[in-house]
Amino acid sequence: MNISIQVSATLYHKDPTSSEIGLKILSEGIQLMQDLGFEAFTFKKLAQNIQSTEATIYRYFENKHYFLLYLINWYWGIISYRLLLATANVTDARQQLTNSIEVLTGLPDASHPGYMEEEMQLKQIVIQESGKALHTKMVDDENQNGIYLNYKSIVSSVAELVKTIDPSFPYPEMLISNLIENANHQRFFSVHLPRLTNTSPEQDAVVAFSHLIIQKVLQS
Amino acid sequence: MNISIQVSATLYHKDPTSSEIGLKILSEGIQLMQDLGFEAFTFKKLAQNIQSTEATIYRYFENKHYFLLYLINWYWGIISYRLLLATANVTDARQQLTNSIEVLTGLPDASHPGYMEEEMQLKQIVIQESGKALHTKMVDDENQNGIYLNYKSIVSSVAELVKTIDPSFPYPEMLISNLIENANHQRFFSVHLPRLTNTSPEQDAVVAFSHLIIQKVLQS
DNA sequence: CATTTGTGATAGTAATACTATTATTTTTGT
DNA sequence: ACAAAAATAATAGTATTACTATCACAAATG
Repeated sequence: MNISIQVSATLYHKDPTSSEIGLKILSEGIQLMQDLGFEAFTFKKLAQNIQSTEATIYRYFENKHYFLLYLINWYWGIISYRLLLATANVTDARQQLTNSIEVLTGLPDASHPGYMEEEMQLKQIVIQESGKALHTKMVDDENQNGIYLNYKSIVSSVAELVKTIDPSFPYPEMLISNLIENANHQRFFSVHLPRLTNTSPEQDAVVAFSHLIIQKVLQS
Repeated sequence: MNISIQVSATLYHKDPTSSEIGLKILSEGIQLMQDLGFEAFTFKKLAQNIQSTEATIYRYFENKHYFLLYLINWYWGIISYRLLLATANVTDARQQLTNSIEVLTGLPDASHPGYMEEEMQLKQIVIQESGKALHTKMVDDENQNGIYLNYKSIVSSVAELVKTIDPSFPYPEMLISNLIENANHQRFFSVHLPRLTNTSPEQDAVVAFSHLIIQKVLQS
């Protein structure tokens, strides 16, 4: 039984989950994006990997930029779902926030509720490439097309928890978007520029840092 | 009287500050990078803008990726210098940290000491494009070549202040690199995705947020 | 004044990011 | 089971990009 994750339909021409070859584009595409990185990734190479042609892939995705946006959107869709599970049946707002921070800043783990196969790889792609997806001259158009709704609604709903806990705190959205972005940054630093951080792949400190900030900054 | 800002020599073939045309490459290049964004920026277009040829620009810079790295490095060189000025003759570590946070997360202003013409434009480029410079398959090589030394030494020296003020705080580097990155992110959000933040171009809250975090998190 | 060095002009190449065409296969509705 | 519609594979082609190479000329340098 599969849970379907919402990905904005403006991101594709033809739904890749609706066909065999579409699913192959996704699974091989994730792999190739990770292996090559966004700049070296091409539809031609992907087509060779799935024994198909460029033209076929272009029928699903407008270009590789949209393909990346699709993957990132998918990731945030998974996180949305996991947030839902992590806060359901929890009445205390503090506890809801704690659980949410765990989901947003922690590492994927097959044991947690709502885990999906692709989450690990997608997270790697988000860490490595999401800056390139966002920081484009097209952001404003894409935002208008609702492409960042998944992400914005995550920030918005967790910020609501912050407001409930401490209505006097003046920067709820900033706090949450910061913690989310920071988690990804620090994980990147930990691998490539370890002197910029105090976390490491062996001993993860990102979640602890995030909890600490929340705890110190919010009064309740 | 000009203060010379250090930019790592591994970033260029020929020092662009050593000739008329090199300086034109820099000044017009900054402008064009801002106008077009990294992906649409090409050496051909830049060559046309300065009435020269691609070949000439390639004699200064290996490619546009290195050109961007050069600009970012230049920016951090300016910030390094401003940090120096902002902490000189200040004896109290707390005050030094406060001043440093101001420099790192505040907006360029012609009135502050050490201000340079290019700072404003360079900061815009850092906000928009620095993710693309860093999140590359070449980070590790570039790091080995000392390309991030400016940035790393900034984080390191400000983190030292944190350690002086609160030796028990376990994440000094993470705290500082977070505040630096966050400032740029939030400024990007404020323009393009305002619902993710609580700052706006009209009413800047980034510095206040940063001070708040420092104040709440460090014990002294 | 001779030599090195930098520049401009021009040409050329491989790869990328697509678009277009057509024949063939697969799916679908009846 | 069969006709019609849709999806795919194969192939070709185009504009742009990111370079590299060559060479003649000008400027700076020692």
